[in-house]
Amino acid sequence: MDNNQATAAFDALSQDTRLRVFRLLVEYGQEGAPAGVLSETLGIPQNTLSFHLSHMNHAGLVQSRREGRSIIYTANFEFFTDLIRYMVKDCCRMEFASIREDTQRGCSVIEMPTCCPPKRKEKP
Amino acid sequence: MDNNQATAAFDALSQDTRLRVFRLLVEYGQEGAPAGVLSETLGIPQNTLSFHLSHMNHAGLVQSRREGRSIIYTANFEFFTDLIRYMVKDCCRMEFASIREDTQRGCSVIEMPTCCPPKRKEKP
DNA sequence: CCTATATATCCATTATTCTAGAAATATGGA
DNA sequence: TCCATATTTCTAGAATAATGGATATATAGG
Repeated sequence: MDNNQATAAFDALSQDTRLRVFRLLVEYGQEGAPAGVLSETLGIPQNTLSFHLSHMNHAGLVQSRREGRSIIYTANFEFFTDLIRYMVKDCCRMEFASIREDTQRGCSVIEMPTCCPPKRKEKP
Repeated sequence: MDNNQATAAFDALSQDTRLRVFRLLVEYGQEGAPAGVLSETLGIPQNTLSFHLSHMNHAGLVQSRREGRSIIYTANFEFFTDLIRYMVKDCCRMEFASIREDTQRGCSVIEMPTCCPPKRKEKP
């Protein structure tokens, strides 16, 4: 994940309609949902939604496949978690969010202190 | 963190200049840096940068304080990690990113499988 | 081949965002 | 008080994004 991919990803999530679409797709999981269902569920004209879906698809946030007459959209979870990794690694500090790879368990582990963040050093 | 705060946060990170500003502020940590230093470091006119800083400040991503004639900007790490929490909790699925609070150690722990995500159920 | 359905593309309009020059505001020091 | 410095606010033009009606494309079924 480089800076350009990241800005594109943030852009894809930076608009109310698109965030709603993504969150809805998350509910549908890997099965995904056809464009028409999303359009109907969210009450957004199909061509407007198509515009946003193509925007999100281009950014990498969603994927699509044809099934008969329908185009099924799915959230790209791998991309989304890569974005989270990028945020921790490249947009934060160890004191506030650290990441390590647990190869045993095959997962990334992020830790974020919940309270008492390190205080700024006081002037003497 | 609600959806509106989230879209505002994503919006604040969705533009090249602003992402660069944020990442630069991350380097300066809690001390922060004056607007002029950011402007000079990034080679962006000070009024243009001021526009972006105010945008980011309004979204909650950065904070500012006056010190003499300078306005010192700092990354809002608490807000940023809240955004990450929101992404895991409200924009993802357990299979791909899970979060739990480790009260003993006073931190949130996020786990994200790195490989072999659960396959979509096959049609029989 | 014809029709209905599902979705994308084209297009024009409107709305929003970005940019930077010019002016205004706030502070510190002589 | 006057001046220099640091930054914001005002302003307008340019660029980009969002919206939805009309049309085009792809597919399934008769």
